[in-house]
Amino acid sequence: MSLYTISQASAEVHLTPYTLRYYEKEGLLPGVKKDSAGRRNYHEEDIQRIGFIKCLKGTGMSLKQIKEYGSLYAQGKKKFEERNAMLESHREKILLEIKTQKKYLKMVEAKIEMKI
Amino acid sequence: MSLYTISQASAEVHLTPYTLRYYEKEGLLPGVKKDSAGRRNYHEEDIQRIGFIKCLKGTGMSLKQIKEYGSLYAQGKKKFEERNAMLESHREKILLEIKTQKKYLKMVEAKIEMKI
DNA sequence: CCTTGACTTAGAGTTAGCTATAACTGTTAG
DNA sequence: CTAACAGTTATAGCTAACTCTAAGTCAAGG
Repeated sequence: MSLYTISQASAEVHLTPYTLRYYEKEGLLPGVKKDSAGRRNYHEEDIQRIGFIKCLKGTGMSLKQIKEYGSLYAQGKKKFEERNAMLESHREKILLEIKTQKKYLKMVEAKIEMKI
Repeated sequence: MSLYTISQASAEVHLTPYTLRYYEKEGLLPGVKKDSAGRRNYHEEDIQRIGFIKCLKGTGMSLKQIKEYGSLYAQGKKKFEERNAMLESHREKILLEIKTQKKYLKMVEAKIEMKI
């Protein structure tokens, strides 16, 4: 069961130790274990979770919403519907965003093509 | 030659009057004309320009860089190369971003499909 | 034993990008 | 004429998401 120190986890997920502590303080990473000296030990599942946080954040979800999602997740299957609805609506948001990005891409390309 | 008051321009481009003034103060919208009473008159070309600013901003360019781009634009064809290089590299950034968004989309969809 | 270095905490500081307030001015409808 | 309205400026305040500092702890190497 591989464990990571904060700096190893940091390297793994490409977030600074500052950010990892911040996420934890904000309640996005509940249940990170600590050793006898009080130092964080990130487990494989913490790393996975951070990966999904990055995915949600990278697609424009706020930390506040991500925290909400995590809290629904923690409440197990009784909150499954609510949690899934959140993901479904986020999915729509991503699709829309990709569409917008493509539109903007065309605008930039048109400007490049103008050559003036 | 249609003119827009700040609130008309605001409605047209979906940005608040606060934001329009802010952009101007930050140097993103040089040369906005004013009437005899000192009120802004947005011309069609200002509206166009705001449209492109929204495109650049919407694809992750900072206001600072957008300002830089505008300043190169203002210097005419002698800065054409530099300006176009900026757009080309921004184009790459957008392409990468779309790719990332698609990857994240798959992650979210996988999570939805898991149904747990 | 002592230093080094990676960690801990609480809390302050930073940045980007707005967003709002206060005090004021010019235009227009009644 | 005057009240309401839409605009003006300068400046302050706000939020999100970090990012850093200070002061301290602990384990390991020389």
